[in-house]
Amino acid sequence: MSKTDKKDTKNKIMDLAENAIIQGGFNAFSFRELATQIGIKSASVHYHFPTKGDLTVSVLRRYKETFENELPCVQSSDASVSQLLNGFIDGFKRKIVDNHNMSICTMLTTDVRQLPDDIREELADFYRIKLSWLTSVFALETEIDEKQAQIKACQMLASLHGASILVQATGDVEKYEDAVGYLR
Amino acid sequence: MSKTDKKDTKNKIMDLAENAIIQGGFNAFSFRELATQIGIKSASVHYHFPTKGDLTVSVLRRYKETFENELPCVQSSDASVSQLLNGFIDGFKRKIVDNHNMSICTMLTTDVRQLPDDIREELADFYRIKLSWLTSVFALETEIDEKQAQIKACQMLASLHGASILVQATGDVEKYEDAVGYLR
DNA sequence: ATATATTTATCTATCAGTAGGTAGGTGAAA
DNA sequence: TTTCACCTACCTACTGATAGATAAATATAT
Repeated sequence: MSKTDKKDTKNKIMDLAENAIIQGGFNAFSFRELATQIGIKSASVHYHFPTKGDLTVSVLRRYKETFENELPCVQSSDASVSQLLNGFIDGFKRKIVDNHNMSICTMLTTDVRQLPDDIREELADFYRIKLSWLTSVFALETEIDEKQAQIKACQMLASLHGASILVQATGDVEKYEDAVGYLR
Repeated sequence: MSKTDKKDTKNKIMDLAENAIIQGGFNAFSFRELATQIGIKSASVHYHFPTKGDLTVSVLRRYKETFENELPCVQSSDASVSQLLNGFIDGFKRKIVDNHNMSICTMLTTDVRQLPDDIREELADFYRIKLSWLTSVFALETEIDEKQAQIKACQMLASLHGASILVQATGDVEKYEDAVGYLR
């Protein structure tokens, strides 16, 4: 098989794993399941990703990179603060409401106690990235100091994650806007 | 064995299951584990709770009842709105920050796709209870209409759940107050 | 250009461990 | 004598992981 095939299989595995994590967390997929869905054997999945932890770390890293790349640069962007924030809120909404899914971060966070250390670090780092981006956006407002910007970032990120839980638990998608509307 | 023993065992099983759910969700405990911790065999756990779903429903129901009983009655209470709300925020904080745990609701919500229907209903009902209590508290404020009270309830419940996720993922307990402080 | 060596991506087969669940038995208490 | 609370013993299904074989692709040496 050629190198492109390898990349295909590897990415397919990661795609399926990511989807499974989003739907049920770390325990929601097995190497056998992923293998069957692709049409290979579970041992071949282990060839690409030695352990389940390795696979999850790769998925998380890939997701994080895509996420970071899609995030507008606060300094160079000419968008207003409210445009930047609304973009963030809408991006989250797409996953939760439109795709009826949860954030990969939320899902892994509730599994955090059973996760290998490297996943935990990767996860904590992801939250750091989100918080620092939001903080830098809030800091654009002239009358706000650094600490206040940090607090607003925490507040907003919590509201978004909490809103997704409300939607998922009640099945009522309108609760998303009810919960986060005040931020707009 | 006497009837009190039965109740003891049954409650012990539920205590352990509840604790396990809080720490890792529906997949974080097994009948074998619970049995070993108590000092009986897994088959005996099945005697008290035929299936894992039954056990989880019982745990959730018991928790919900305790929760409801501890919740001050909005009509008969002479506490102010802010006292009632701060009590709610502090109750949540005790679990998240002091006990370093997650809410049983948050944990089961991320497992919602793999849960039997009866647990899902029980869970949705729990959120309904919380939201309607919060709504009735916000409704005490004279200048607020019903719909606005509902929205504020959603907003607050989301903030609390989201704050717990932030704390759990980053390990930084200060993020709790950062995220929910604005509600006080 | 041919022969040889190595790497890649997969396979089969298997492991030890754990899961939820069940059938049927036992001793003690009501 | 029936009910209760437990037991032993087992089942089927699945988990993550490993060992070793294999065919094809690729790289290297002659």
